[in-house]
Amino acid sequence: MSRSAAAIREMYDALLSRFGPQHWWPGQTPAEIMIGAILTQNTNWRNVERAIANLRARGLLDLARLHETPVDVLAELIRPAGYYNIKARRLMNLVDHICSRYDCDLDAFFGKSLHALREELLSITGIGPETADSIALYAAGKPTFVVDAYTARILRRHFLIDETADYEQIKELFESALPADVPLYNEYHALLVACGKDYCRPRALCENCPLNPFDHDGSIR
DNA sequence: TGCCAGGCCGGGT
DNA sequence: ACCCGGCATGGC
Repeated sequence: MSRSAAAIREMYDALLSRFGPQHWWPGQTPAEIMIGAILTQNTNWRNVERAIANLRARGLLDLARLHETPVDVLAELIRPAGYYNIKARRLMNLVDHICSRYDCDLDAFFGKSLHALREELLSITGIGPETADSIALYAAGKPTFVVDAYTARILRRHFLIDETADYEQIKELFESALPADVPLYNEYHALLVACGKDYCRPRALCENCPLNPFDHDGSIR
């Protein structure tokens, strides 16, 4: 048993005690969650909420409706989320995939193994590992751990991974330390984001980090 | 006022 | 197999 695996389990309890349940993902339907997962790429969630509100007001939190929308119209609607041209294209890539191959039926799209779904998502241009895992976990309800920039930074600063650890290695650390449980993966990722927003920014940190005694040295990495 | 935000792609080496 | 510039708005 690695020291990191034990720390991963202890850290969950520490985060839950400090921050409480996060009730993620902040979106009501699988379609809305998928859309949010693309819109939030390297973007503040507050800006994403504006974009989603625009889509909701037009009834476009719906794959079939979205599929009929011109990509330049979509781009204007999601403008507040930033990178709006490229994100409009990425959204349409996903919607085109689901509507052309699964008749816009999300249950049909999700009705396969986690591995198969993950690979299929990754084959779509604009969906990388974090977005694929967010969709698989929060929209499809499959047990895959989501790794984001906060997760990597928090683990680095607590010496639980080395500098060069990549996405798959970090994901594997969590999944080998924890049971494959959807509510647990859901809550853990959300707690890491909550902690990261408050304490583990790129250069403002980390004095009141609640993860002591996991022994970070306050250095900026 | 810069710095930052729940990444990912494509071209160059 | 890496490395890096580009993508863009809005809040603090």
